[in-house]
Amino acid sequence: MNKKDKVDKSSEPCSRSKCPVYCVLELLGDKWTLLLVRDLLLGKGTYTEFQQSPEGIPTNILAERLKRLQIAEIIEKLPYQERPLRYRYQLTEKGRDLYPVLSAMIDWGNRYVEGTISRAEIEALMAAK
Amino acid sequence: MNKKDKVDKSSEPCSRSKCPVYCVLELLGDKWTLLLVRDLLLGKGTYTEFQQSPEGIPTNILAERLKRLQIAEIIEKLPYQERPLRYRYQLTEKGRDLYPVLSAMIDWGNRYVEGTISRAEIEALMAAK
DNA sequence: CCTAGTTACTTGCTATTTACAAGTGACTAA
DNA sequence: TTAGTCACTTGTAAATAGCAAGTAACTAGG
Repeated sequence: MNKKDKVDKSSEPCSRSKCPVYCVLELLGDKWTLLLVRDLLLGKGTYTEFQQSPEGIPTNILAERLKRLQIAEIIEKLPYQERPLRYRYQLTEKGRDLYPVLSAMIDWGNRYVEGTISRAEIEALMAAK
Repeated sequence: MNKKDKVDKSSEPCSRSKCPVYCVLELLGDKWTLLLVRDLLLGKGTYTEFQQSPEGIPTNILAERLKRLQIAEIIEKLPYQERPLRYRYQLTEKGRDLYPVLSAMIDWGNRYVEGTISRAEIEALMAAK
């Protein structure tokens, strides 16, 4: 049996159960994806801006995650200038609707992980952009 | 420089930033960890029960995640019978406080991932146990 | 006492993914 | 013509995931 014929059920989204938690984790359950959503909510949008976030995402992973998020229609890539032509990524409505997930993480993190910067500070950053 | 002397900053929790989103993702940002929290919220608690969830977590990963969650004090292991002595895992307050994160994922999943089972059905399961 | 069954893991091995460094191609401004 | 920036891509080693099989502790039944 060659690779082409092989159908790996487990690589299809939501193949293992119809639980929304599982389906969301299949799509977003890793260390970097929701961090990009965070950056986008904070007003970042270019490849370089994502790269410069303090956590230091590896660039190959950044590129791959941006592709996945576009395919999932959580972000879209739009030109924002010509000469030179440049694009920026931005959240779709589907992407912006992830805010409650991030918000719940912020609350939990602030309560249980000592030293994390507060929701108030984060919201100030969001308002600033 | 041998292994013992090497201090890998990136393996220390929250080493890269003090953003609560990042710190939470370092702890829980993978495909399986929050799924275990879901099972615990649904009233499951033994190793076998976790194994039997429809997503089919590999047993070595299950054992490792249970250890990590205990170390993070998100769950605790308590005896629930003698002869034979058996333990069950349960959420601490810190663990139960993850519910809003899961809840936000359920809402997003129900809205954007077609075919996912509804919040109402999940809450019925939670009430049942 | 012996055997079979249950529970909760552990081990071995392969495959996939991650992380980091370095390189590339398109473009532009000097 | 050259140097610089931006947005990636590639190579490779290390870490992690996934799967199957094995093991240890116990116990109930014959």
